[in-house]
Amino acid sequence: MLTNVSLFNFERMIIEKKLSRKEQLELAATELFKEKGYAASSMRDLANKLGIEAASLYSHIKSKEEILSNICFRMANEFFEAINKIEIENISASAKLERAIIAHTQVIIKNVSASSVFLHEWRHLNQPKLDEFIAMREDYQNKFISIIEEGIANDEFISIDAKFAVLTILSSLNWIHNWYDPNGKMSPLEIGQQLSRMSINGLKIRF
Amino acid sequence: MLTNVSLFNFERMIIEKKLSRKEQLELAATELFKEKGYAASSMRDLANKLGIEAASLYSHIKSKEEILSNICFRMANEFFEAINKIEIENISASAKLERAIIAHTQVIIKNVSASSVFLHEWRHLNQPKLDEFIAMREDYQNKFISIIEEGIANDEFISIDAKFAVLTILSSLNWIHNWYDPNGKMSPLEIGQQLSRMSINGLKIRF
DNA sequence: ATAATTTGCTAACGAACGTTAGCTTGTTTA
DNA sequence: TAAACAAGCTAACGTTCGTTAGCAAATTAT
Repeated sequence: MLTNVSLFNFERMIIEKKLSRKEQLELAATELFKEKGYAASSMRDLANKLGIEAASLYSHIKSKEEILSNICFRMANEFFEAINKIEIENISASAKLERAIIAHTQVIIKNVSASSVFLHEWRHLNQPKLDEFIAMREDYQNKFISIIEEGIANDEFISIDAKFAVLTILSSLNWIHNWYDPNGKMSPLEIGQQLSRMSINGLKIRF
Repeated sequence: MLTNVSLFNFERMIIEKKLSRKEQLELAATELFKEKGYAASSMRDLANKLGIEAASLYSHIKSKEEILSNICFRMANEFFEAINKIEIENISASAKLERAIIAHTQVIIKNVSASSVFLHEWRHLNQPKLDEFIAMREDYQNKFISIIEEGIANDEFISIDAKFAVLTILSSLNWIHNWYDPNGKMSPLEIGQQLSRMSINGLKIRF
């Protein structure tokens, strides 16, 4: 049913011609899952976005959950790569936290839809992927916790429960995908800088 | 199928005996929607939680969406009541923001499951409820924006995009439901105080 | 030129979905 | 005591769901 396929989708498909069909499929799925949520998105919705029949999707994928799983773990790896570069640098806790916040922000902004799916839809993964995902998430948070604990030990930061502080900071960062507008006033770097400024000021000891 | 009903549910039903059957139904739905998400929760799941048949639910409700709608708008009203008390007080912007943050925090902590549904599942509302909900949400945010703009005009706060600041602060608050543990170290009031301290320090001018 | 791969189709499956109709039973109200 | 209501049941409806089987055409690789 070609008439149901929007011009926008055609344009995108042409622009991103280098993408394999499977990649195009996962891109369309990412946008669909972001808009409607995973559970409310049907394979027929997805097929319609691509201008094909639902059954044809299965030439490219094994199951609906496989798509979700690919999106979630690809994003998880992106976040890890970003923080791994920072962890090894020999700088103050404040500087490390600033860079980590900016890096996290950049990953979200570069992948707005995929981040949204990553953040909200992971719970629809089945076992054992679900536990694997949760463990990665915990690892990632622990890297932030270590930075803040270092800052508290250094007297750079106020005495605070580090886990509480991390959850609070990450939750502000993880809201970006809901309001970020590529045509808005703030550039991705400015957003990261403002957020790290607010977060770190919130932690720093006041004289 | 009584064997499928957990002891926990029976206990809860006994403790909250004063609740009408419809209220019990909405309570069970709130927990279910929080755990699995609205779209992934079936009426048969819900019926099973109450130990009755799915068709029996319709003696109490008109539709699945009606349950969601009730949860969302009841919570919206709770948030409004909390902030309306603060708006009219004649205190500094910092003090107003502190009280607003603490009030918001209290509402979430007193209704952890309902807050979770309110924050994540509202998008499954149909029109015209959906637009009505979005408008209320915008109104609520605008009350926070006004407080911060007042603080910027007063030189209490740094010069910052007020909407950006509000979205950042609210997103940290709106994450509480994911980690709050009634048996944890921090009391509801302490959580509110810590969060307002972090948020307001992040906004205040540093000398 | 031929074989293999990619990409799609139609038809259909069994299961699960939200919901309705019509009925029974126990409790409360007039 | 009779009427009204609350709360549940069984049976079933039409629809949508994710997915499979088997086949056809086009493209790519050998």
